[in-house]
Amino acid sequence: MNNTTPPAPLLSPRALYQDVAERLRQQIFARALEPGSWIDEMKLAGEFGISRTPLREALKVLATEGLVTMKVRRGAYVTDVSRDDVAQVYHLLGLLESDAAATVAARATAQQRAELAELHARLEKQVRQRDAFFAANEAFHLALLRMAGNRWALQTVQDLRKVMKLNRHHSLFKRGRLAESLTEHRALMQAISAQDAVAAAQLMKAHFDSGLEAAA
Amino acid sequence: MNNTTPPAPLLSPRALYQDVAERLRQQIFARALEPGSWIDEMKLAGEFGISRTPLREALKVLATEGLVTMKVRRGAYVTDVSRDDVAQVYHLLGLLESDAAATVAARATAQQRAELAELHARLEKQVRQRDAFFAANEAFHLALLRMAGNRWALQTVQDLRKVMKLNRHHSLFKRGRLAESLTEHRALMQAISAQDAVAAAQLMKAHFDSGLEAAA
DNA sequence: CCCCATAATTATGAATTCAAAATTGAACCT
DNA sequence: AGGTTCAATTTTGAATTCATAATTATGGGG
Repeated sequence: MNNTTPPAPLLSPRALYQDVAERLRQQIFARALEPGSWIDEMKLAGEFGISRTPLREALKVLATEGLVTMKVRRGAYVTDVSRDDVAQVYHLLGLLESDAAATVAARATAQQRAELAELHARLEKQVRQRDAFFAANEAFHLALLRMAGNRWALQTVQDLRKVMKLNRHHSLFKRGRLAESLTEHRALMQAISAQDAVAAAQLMKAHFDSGLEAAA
Repeated sequence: MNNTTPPAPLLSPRALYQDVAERLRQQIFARALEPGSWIDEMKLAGEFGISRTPLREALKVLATEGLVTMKVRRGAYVTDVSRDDVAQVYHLLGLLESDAAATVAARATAQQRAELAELHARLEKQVRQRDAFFAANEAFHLALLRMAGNRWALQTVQDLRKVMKLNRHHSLFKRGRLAESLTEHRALMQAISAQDAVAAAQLMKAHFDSGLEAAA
């Protein structure tokens, strides 16, 4: 359409500031904006073809999410996630997702278990392609969270996963970690199939612990 | 310049939009803005003595926190928290805070334990005054979270507690719940003093379960 | 040559202005 | 009376403008 983005469908489903926030997240995850670096409002507004107003609204949203840090009278900076932060976020995700795994193992319907199995199968198929695996992995984890039925937990996990993407040393980027991750997923799927809530929680926790170890 | 508020300390430590966000939260918690109701930007900007720009930034921050819901082309609404939401948030808080309690029981320094004891003592003193008790209770819980040393967990808990304040049927408002809560806190303090992580986690979890029961 | 003071430039924060969508209200018709 | 169309008003969303703080550049002293 054009070289940047299509002029945004005039029947805008979501607000401009949300679109801008999403574009900013993508740029941050893709490292087009580096952690620690200053965000040039005027330059970005120019690139996006918008005024500073909606851009600044988006920046404040990202600041609330923790992706960006606002400094008074000196603008916005991409948050630099420390090694410690990574460990803390892994711990939190392990806590939240293992709880969700227990709930799903205990209460999921047959149809939901089938959906999970389907998502897991997709994961198995995409061991070869890192990006596809990454996406399938995220889809699996978010589906599980959704099935657990706690929308606040889902929201929290989504926010934390965004922060994780800031981390350059993502565990799935490590050699051999991908296959290992798959093995852990298999065990988890078995526990869920067996409706063993305790095992499911334990395996999910272990999954994040070994993910952290790989990332560290 | 403005006829309503004092000209605001010129050595503003935090940005205006954050001040405005905080004032909005207070108004929401105090029910000056009712759940479900439309937020009149022009009226509020007038009351606050500011333009719509920082107000709209603040509203988008609150929307990200979940206190406010933005509807495209029809403005901002105070979020209506359902009974289900309350249960979900209590569950999450129980999960996060019991984990923190375990960590603190296991790893807190003598000085930190003393600080907790001090905060607990303040709680004991203020059984009579509901608002003071409420504040002391929050101070205790947040101190515990801070001691656990996970800043992402702390941030998450703070956000969730904000949402809880939207709930008109807060458990501490129930007759007898205040004394009951105190008893539970005492048991928790003992477990922490004894450095019994498992008991601390269990008691904290129970504390939230009975809080939810009182709220429901 | 470096350091400080000060002027010029740049960027932020916030108010104001403007365009377009949504709502309200009035007039009209059946 | 009730409903329908269309104009007037209100309100949102976003661009623009403006004031001031921060940064950079400049120009002397020491």
